[in-house]
Amino acid sequence: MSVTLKDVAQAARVSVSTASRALTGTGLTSERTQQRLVRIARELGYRPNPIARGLKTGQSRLVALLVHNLTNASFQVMAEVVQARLKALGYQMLLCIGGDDPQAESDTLTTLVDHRIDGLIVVPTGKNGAQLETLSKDVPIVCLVRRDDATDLETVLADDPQGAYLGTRHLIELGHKRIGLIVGRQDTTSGRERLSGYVRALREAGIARDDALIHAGHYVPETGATCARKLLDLRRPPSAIFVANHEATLGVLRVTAERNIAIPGDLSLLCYEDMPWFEWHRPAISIVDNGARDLANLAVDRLLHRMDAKGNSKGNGSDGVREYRVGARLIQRDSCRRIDATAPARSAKSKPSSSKSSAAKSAKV
Amino acid sequence: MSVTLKDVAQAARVSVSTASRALTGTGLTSERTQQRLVRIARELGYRPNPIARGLKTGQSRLVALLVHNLTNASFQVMAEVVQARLKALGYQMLLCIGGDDPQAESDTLTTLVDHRIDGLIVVPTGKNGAQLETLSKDVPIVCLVRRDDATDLETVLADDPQGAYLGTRHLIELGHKRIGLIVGRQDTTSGRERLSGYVRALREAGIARDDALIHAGHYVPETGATCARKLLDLRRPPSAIFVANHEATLGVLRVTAERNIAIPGDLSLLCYEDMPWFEWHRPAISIVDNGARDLANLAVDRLLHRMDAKGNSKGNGSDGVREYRVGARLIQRDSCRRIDATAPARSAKSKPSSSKSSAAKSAKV
DNA sequence: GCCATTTATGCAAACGATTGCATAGAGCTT
DNA sequence: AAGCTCTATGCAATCGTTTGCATAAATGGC
Repeated sequence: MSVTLKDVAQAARVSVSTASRALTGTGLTSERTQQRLVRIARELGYRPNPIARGLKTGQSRLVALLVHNLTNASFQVMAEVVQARLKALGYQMLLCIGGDDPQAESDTLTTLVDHRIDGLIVVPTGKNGAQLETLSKDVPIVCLVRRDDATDLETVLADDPQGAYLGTRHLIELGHKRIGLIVGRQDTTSGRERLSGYVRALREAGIARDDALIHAGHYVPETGATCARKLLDLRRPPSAIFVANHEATLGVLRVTAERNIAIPGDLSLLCYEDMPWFEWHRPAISIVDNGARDLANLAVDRLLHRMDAKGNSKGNGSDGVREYRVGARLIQRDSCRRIDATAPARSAKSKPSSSKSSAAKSAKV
Repeated sequence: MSVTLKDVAQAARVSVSTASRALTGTGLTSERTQQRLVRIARELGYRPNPIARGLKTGQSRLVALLVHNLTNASFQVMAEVVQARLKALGYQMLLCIGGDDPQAESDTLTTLVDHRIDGLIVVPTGKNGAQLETLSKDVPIVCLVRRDDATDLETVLADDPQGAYLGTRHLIELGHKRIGLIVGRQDTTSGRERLSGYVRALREAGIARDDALIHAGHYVPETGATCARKLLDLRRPPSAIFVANHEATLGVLRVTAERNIAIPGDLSLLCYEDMPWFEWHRPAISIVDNGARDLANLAVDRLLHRMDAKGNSKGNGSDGVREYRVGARLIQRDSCRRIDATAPARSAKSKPSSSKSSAAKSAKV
């Protein structure tokens, strides 16, 4: 069907091996035949067959990205970044969707390795550590966004403690003392880490932690709605809510709309992770950007490094670092407002906050 | 490294060919050796090498999906659907992102064919018709969402004329007579078709078309905002706006928020295509669902059909149909309201509408 | 100008599967 | 029991590359 190396060799009246060497650039070929072959190959429209090549070399020029879904905005940009980077290097991306399901993840991993992928970037479910560990002997693997504690695979993570800290501190600096937190389940790393950042910021500002203000749940809109209701129903509701996940934000927004709570007038809202419509929303929603682009780029860097190392068989490409943290940053839009320490908003009974009046200190930062 | 067919054959003390036949099920093998080999293969953890198999059979068990981006919600669900369907059939999906760029599309197509993909579902840019046409001789191709007029490839399309008609009629039935339309560029099929559905619904209801109410532009938020402003600045602004694209909806919502226009109190809003947050938004946004799921499923069906036909070499799998239309449907939520024909909303000078008073007729439908 | 060295080429064996063809038995018929 | 068919197996070629090894050609040193 298509033109093969043999055809090119015949046309040039050389052997297939010479043709191969000339076109791949490897090995010894005279300048002249080299150029002649390149020309002839071009004229004939020769395109190497990656399958045949792969059979011999054990490589496929395929790199897989395994994420949980595509509805998550972070995964979308990661997929786009990874695809773009890989494509520029002549790799094709195999995008797989695992749905955060260990069984699906396991199956997919098997298939991918069958296909002799050259590398893998995976957002692990955390339940297939052993398998990942085994596979990593055959193919370079980098974990993304989540760590699989059962492995010591190289992992690129968002700096969730810092992100949550940054966001919380921002709210504190705006004068908020009662800050509601809607966070992920505490059996996930990100859930725990975001809580810890929040707690640290409070502690630094000398604000006592109030567990009534902290709610955890799955990263879905329903959680956001439920937790928001609980927070707003408090005898002394928070003046700001930090939603540590973008899906949950949907639920929070619905509740505030239902109850006619003005943002940021009655309530400041800060959100973790960006969504494309956040800046179009009125008010535009301030966020802590988890740096999805940077995460993806770094993961690709690390993967390429390992793939390279493997190719040259200089070790496994580990540079001794197991965990990379990508910094989060605050993007201020219009959903958080400075509040006057003396006039708490919407609180039924406005007895003085229990915090140690660190408002002045933090406000001037 | 991994266990090959040869290993299995040796362990079972048969030839490689027997092993192959037993495991693939093809050809003649005695019941006993067949089962024995299956057992041994399982024990040894044998997994066929798709690359080696592909070299011989010319197949790869890879099917590519080429879309413009992943930020578009429709493409997201399509990608998820295609992935899920293919996976169940033992195929891996190669997801490629072309960015609606002809050059990128062309490059990607070449690479994909090099990789001997077994099938391709593509949202064409419309600029690489010749290439697609050529490729379709080697590999089954189905176009999705957009038609490439330079080809006669089988194409699965949304029924945009019907969808736009449905949406417009819904608004008319609610009593609206001045319905603004924000639609895609008129040099795209979808832009033209959505306009035509709108026009037909008006005509049927005996409402005169008013070009001041019709605005076209790119499918981006900015367009939505600009067009919304133009519409709302009219001397007699529309009582409803039909936004024929979800990206543009962002812009419209921003403008209505800025101007403090209540939805659906002051203005009814109907949108084309769904986004995950539409139902969480307050008011929940009514939409015309373009049927992304159905589109993707049908595209997969057709592709499989063609792949099957090719495998059995019974023609090219064309069933004579070149174009499939997937019906749109209306999903009513809370952003459209019935208006009283006698009291036009927010219009400065409320002279009677120019329509031939078909309100009664359409309202009772 | 001859031998040693380098450089360029070709031959043929891989890679791991599939598959047409040949053949060795098993089972039947007569 | 001979002849026949039919089934189960093995042999070997093949898919399109890459690559180790052998060899031919070219170069250089003396």
